Amino acid sequence: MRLTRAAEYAIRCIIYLAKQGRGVLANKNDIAERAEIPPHFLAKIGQDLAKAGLIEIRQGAKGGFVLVKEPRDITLLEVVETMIGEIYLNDCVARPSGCNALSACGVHQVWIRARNQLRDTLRQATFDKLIKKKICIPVSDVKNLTGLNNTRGRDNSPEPVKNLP
Amino acid sequence: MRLTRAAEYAIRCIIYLAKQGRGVLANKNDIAERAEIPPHFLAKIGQDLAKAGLIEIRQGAKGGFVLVKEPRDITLLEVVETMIGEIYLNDCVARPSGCNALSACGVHQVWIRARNQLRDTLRQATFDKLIKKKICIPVSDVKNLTGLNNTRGRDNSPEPVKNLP
DNA sequence: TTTATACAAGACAACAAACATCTTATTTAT
DNA sequence: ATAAATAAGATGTTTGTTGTCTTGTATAAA
Ligand code: SF4
Ligand code: SF4
Repeated sequence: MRLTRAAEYAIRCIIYLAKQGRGVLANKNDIAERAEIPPHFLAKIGQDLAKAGLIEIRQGAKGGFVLVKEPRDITLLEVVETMIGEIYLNDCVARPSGCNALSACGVHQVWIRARNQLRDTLRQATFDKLIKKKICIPVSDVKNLTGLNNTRGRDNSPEPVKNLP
Repeated sequence: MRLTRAAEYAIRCIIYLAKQGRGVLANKNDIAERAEIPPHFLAKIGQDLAKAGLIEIRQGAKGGFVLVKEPRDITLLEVVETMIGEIYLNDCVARPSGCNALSACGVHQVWIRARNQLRDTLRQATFDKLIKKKICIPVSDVKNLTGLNNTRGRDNSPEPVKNLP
């Protein structure tokens, strides 16, 4: 499992749409600008999200993206797996045939367990909950968006992870 | 986070050594053969494991790898993170400075939670427990190792994941 | 002391994936 | 008709994975 940029962008896109509410159309370039997503890349991501039934794409003048489902019916897991495929952590979880240990292998069992936990956690995070909290994607109020992830120059600074409680 | 081949190989290597017990020397090529690890690649992996203090490498004739710590003091997390670096799932968990949402972002909090759960699960898996169960890396008995992951020709067959209970 | 054995260290290369961008349609409101 | 907006997919750049290979060093045993 690896969260790609595309997946993070997709989440931001859905957040943006969820804030507006289901059925409300949003211009693609607006989304791209506010959520700091490369516009062309968003086009591709949007197609994936549409194929998965999360959004609907309106073509033509005054077109854009529309959220199809209610935010409370969309889970973080859904969005993430739409973009990066099903999470399985270890290869042998996805294809047990590779190793004949199957359920007998202790390590395998740990991966299964870790995978299920992770997916459950992401499944519990629905977008109605997510948009209630403050979020770094402003939808209409802030014009001067300061803090977005514009780590373009991909710095690999060590910067230790804080272990929040 | 992505479990690489190198990480899976490292786990198998430690499993092999753990089965023999701490302080018992094992020939590198034997490990490579039994655990189905490309020999030269194992050399590289071994160096990482040695740097992390998990094993000791004996050079020269009759050299090889020796487990330094007791199996019960080695966790799956330790081995995995030695090989792939600290697990953080999402970039912004590792570098909160990228996004000024910090603890305010609902999505961020989910990633933090998921990350902690995952790491805890892997930390609880110590190698004394792991080698008690049957495992697909035989150490001394089986000569005809049948079921190892020799998916060399990297098949991308769909083969759906079973949802074990 | 010489030799064969075994690992160290790091360069290098093939391949795949991520991360986009660009071009050429097609669709739709006006 | 025209302009606005997305679709579809070809293409390119960069990074990461998964090794292999070469040269050198340490050690045991003859
Ligand atoms: S040894 Fe266990 S964890 Fe590793 S590939 Fe085989 S079944 Fe999976
Ligand atoms: S929007 Fe939230 S989850 Fe996404 S990068 Fe910013 S802090 Fe992280």
